[in-house]
Amino acid sequence: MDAAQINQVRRFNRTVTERVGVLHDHYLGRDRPIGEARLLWEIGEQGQDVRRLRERLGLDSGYVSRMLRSLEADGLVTVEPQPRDKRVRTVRLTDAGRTERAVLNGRSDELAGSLLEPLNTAQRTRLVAAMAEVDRLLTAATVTLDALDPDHPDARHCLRCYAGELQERFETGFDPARSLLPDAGELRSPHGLFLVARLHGEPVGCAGLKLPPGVPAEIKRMWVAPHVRGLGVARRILAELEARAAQHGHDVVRLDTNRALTDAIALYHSCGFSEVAAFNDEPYAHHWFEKRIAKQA
Amino acid sequence: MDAAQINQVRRFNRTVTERVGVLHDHYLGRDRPIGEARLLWEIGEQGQDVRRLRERLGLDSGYVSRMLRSLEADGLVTVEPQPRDKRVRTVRLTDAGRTERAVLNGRSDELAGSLLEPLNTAQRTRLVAAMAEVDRLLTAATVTLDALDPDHPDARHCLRCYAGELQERFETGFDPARSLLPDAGELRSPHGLFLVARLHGEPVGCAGLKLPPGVPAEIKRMWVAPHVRGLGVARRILAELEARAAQHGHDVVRLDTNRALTDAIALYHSCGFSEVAAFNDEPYAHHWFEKRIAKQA
DNA sequence: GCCATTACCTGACTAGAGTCAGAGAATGGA
DNA sequence: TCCATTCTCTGACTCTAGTCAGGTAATGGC
Repeated sequence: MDAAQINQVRRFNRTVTERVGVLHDHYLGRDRPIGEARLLWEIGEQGQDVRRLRERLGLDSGYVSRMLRSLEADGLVTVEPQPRDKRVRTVRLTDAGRTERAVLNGRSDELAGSLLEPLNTAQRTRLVAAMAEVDRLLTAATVTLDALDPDHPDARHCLRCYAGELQERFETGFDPARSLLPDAGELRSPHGLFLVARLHGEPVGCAGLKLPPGVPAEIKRMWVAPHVRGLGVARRILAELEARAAQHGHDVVRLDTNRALTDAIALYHSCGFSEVAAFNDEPYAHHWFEKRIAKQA
Repeated sequence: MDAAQINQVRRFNRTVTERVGVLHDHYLGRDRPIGEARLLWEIGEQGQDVRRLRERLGLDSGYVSRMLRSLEADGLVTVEPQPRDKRVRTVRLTDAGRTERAVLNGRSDELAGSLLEPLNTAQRTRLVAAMAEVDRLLTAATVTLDALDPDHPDARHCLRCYAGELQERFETGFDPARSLLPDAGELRSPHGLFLVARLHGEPVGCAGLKLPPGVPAEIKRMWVAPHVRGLGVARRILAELEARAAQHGHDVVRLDTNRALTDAIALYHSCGFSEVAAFNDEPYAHHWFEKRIAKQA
């Protein structure tokens, strides 16, 4: 990696942790420990399961429990067992909790204002644009890619979203029964694999890869959640699938797609795929692509 | 202030404190409290006075003292009284301290690397550029501007640098005795004022303003430290001086400058000053500028 | 119905970060 | 020379943040 780049990142880290980090804690934690403030924020308007909070904040279960007791004692939250599974408990904000949360939001605004305040208009615009870029790219960098079983809850979530979106976008709607969708077995070792992209632990994208011996690998059911589009997640998924296909001894990957998915088609072109004649009779496909890759095994 | 801007800044703060802040502490503090790590970093290669460390890090004197004892016990630093003023003590890194500091640096590199690692080349370039911009502008926003007495140590420091730089840049060198430099009294209330720009408590720029009744206000001895040029400090100083001149009932500010100071001349042009005929016989001046401002008092 | 597992809670800790009130030495100005 | 001030240090605190080792109730597969 480029030393000058590393250096710039380090300077950025120092400036930002000093300026933002310190202020952040100061503003937020004025009359409440930051731990609790973060918790209050993370609970959100509709409430959250305790396990989810723990996961999101990466904290010890005992620790979260204790903080919840404290918030409860202050009358800011209520904690109740879920009706379906009484082991799991759900935290909800009370009215007082909502008020407190609004106060924290106000502080957060103050802080943001204090960063912009000394700058002139042109500088503000540039700072905000640069922050948006950093935000976007750092978020992109936290997306993780894992091969999961297609029956894993996160995988199923993605597949449901995938089908839902096709139903909406295809001119003719989408009926899974009519499509050449692979069954789960085909996307599971040794016949293939299923990749799930996650951001902060939540599934935000997926793609399946069929690895039939002797013929090209095939990408199926690729999907990226609308709110993370533009972060390069699809590109990363493609690159990862190509690498895995190569590891399994394939030197060509191919895929089919529907003409309604214009953004996907543009992506395939820009990632080095070329359009080829139909290699299957998928009723929902209008375009077929393939890409030659460097075989590895 | 624009709500959309505030919002973007808040998102940035959240992403960055989570991603950078947390990691930062984790990496750095692996076998040493972050307080001490920061201290070790701030001491630097040539050593520092204790009071300076305290100032820079904004910490309680007792707290710093205790940390220094701990670093001393580990053989990483030595603390000795200054020869000139034995109340002040100077901290210096030992060889072991230097080694430890290098380790911390290495960690910092690792962290920077880990932020870039998941991204592709184009994304890395963009992230680094955006970080540089944020860094630059946040730094610019922390520069403070205060009116000080021209005899204040920070003011004197700036004036020494100012004279030194002119000596270097003017074709003919610079001899203060030959110049029409105002004496300190002229840059002190009620005859004028002296502005010092500081970054993290260190003086990084200055300018004097003469406020003679009935005639235009005059800007003298404007200087910005080389390492903060490009942050818009000079522009901020000018704006502040104009505002103060207006408050004192002036509607014109003027200044003279030497042809060697091309960057300054460009600045005056871009800030709305226009070149006028010589209004004094300053031997070192080649250009004279003035700007009409909105009178306020 | 049994038993491993899961989700949460409690109690007992540790360590880091920071504050506050003095004490003592050195300095500088009247 | 005296006295207020400056600079640093020490001791005695407080408060968060976080860890670890059980313990209890609910759940789900056999």
